[in-house]
Amino acid sequence: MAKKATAEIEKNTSTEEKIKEAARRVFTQKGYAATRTRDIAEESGLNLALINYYFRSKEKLFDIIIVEHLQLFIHNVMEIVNDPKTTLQQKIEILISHYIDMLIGNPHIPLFVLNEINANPKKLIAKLGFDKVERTNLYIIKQWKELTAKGKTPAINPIHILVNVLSMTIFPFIASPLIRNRTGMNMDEFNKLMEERKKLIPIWINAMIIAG
Amino acid sequence: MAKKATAEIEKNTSTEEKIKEAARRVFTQKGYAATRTRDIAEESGLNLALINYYFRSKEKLFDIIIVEHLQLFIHNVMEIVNDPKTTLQQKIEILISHYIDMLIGNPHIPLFVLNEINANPKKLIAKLGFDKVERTNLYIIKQWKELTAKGKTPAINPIHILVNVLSMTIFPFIASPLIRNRTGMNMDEFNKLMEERKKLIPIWINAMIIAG
DNA sequence: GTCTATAGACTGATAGAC
DNA sequence: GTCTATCAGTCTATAGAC
Repeated sequence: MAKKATAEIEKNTSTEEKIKEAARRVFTQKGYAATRTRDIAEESGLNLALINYYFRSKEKLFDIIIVEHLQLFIHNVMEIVNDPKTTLQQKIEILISHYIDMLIGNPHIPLFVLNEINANPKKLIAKLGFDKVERTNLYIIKQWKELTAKGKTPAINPIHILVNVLSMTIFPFIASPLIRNRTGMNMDEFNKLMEERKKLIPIWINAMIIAG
Repeated sequence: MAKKATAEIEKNTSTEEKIKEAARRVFTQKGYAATRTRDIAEESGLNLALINYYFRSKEKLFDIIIVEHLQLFIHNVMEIVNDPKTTLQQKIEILISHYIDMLIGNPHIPLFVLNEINANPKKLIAKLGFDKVERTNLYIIKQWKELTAKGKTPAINPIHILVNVLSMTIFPFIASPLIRNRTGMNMDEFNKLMEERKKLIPIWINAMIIAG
């Protein structure tokens, strides 16, 4: 326990970790192409040569950062969506709440990730893994099928529902500068509006499912 | 009339226009930072020096392209939203249909625009103009107030509704590579799914307004 | 491991021939 | 107007001192 704590302190103060943290900040905010290795060196307060000493190249360092983000962005979701202990409604609530918390803390992540996927789809989508078997066996799919089998809901394509959950949760953060400018909100007011959506989006999704 | 047609043909085949069209394609797909002036020269089939001859610098050419996109993205919407001849419901339907058609034809525009706004908010948001007076006098705001005054709908913040319309319409295109990969859809199947949403999103928005 | 100095390649922009 | 050739600056990456 004491050993682990020491290891964590070391991890957070080691040169390698300092570079990674600086790289995370700079890459996430400016994207791969607009980031210079000099920016990362400055941000970390360390020397330019150390980046190549520890990570061999700008691209290799970038790959480490983006894979971390992809996991934050995708794999956490898969865990929630594949949990047999929660109901369908609960899954949606947890997913939205989880994402909004994460996005208030790291508002630049989705635009960064989606932009880099767009710039290099083959490379980055390959890093997602996940085969078809795993996908169709998700517990949430089973729960959705049970719901529609009961005839209580119209047979709407569940992809639309999933897309809507992600859209309404993530998009406001992507368009945040635009929304804040058009409405005259500051960042605090914007974040409060996003907090409201934790409760509202599940209600809206419910209404949508009933409406078809 | 004949003169105008000639002018249009000239416009589309002139060197200046060729460069602009090439720049539009390359900038929109790769973003400002990742685009080299040499890429634009290759894409246009013309010489590198001509870019500076006609547009002085990479940045000045970029500014022309992004302002075009910003107008496509924002100002068209304002016209729809400020039309006294359509009902609130119709405005929402027209807005969504208009956007989805545009996005099927130009799927890279929103990610490009939002990314560049994020990279340079001061510069690009200034180019949007639009003051507070114009914003609060929009016809759609008036119609919304009439609707809520009748007591038929709960007093939900209309910003949430607007954000939801834009989210559900635009976000799927931003996440398109990811959605297509996760679901195994190809581009045609994806576009058909987006066509479906022209009818579905207005229904969902209605259900949301009623649900609160 | 960390630094300085610099190599080597690439970028935006321009001079000058045609 | 359009081209070739090239400059001046910047970039990533590395060699070599400490």
